[in-house]
Amino acid sequence: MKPLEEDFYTRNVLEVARELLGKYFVRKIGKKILIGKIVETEAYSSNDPASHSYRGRTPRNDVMFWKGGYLYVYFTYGMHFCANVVTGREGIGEAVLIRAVEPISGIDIMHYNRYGTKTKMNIKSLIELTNGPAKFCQAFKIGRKENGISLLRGKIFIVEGDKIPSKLIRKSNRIGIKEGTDKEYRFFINNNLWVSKK
DNA sequence: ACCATGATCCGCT
DNA sequence: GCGGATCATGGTT
Repeated sequence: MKPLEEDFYTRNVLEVARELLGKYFVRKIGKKILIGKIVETEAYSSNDPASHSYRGRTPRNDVMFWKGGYLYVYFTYGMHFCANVVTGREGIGEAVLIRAVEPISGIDIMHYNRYGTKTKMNIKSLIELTNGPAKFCQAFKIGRKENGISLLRGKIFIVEGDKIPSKLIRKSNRIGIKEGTDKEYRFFINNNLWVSKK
């Protein structure tokens, strides 16, 4: 349970996006702990028309321009949050969107965070828990307050996880964007049930 | 006016 | 059970 260090994050966004697959996203809440295995990511680079950083630094996207190792959380569609891992050097403006995780620990809490109940869980609702970027944020209670926090020390961090054989890593175009659709900047674990879309 | 989304509804198989 | 359309809802430009 040792957080990944700064030199993991201060590299090229595409490398980080690919290598985040299989690692564990961890959030400590009091005595409880939430853990999700990262199964789907998207890279947003500088000079990338799909990236929030493309039109320059603003109050909203400022964290994206910090050096690697911070969490960039943004609010969208009037009701959802999405979480990104900032990468590269200070001033660049690139980050990796966490699109989906596989619940590993704290599933009852994730369910409560998503639905406000602790009902019995079947396989379908287990998948619905975290198979999308805003679902993941809701399950892990990530919102405005988490924007700009450091992943190097504190209660939210990422640790080494399952080594994913490169055969099982697939890449594709990114989802839900209108520009930069030519780039294959989405990475996911083949056949994992929590990946948001084939 | 636009959105890096998700839940629901509706018409099909 | 599905795939596609629609809408909810608010910050940003």
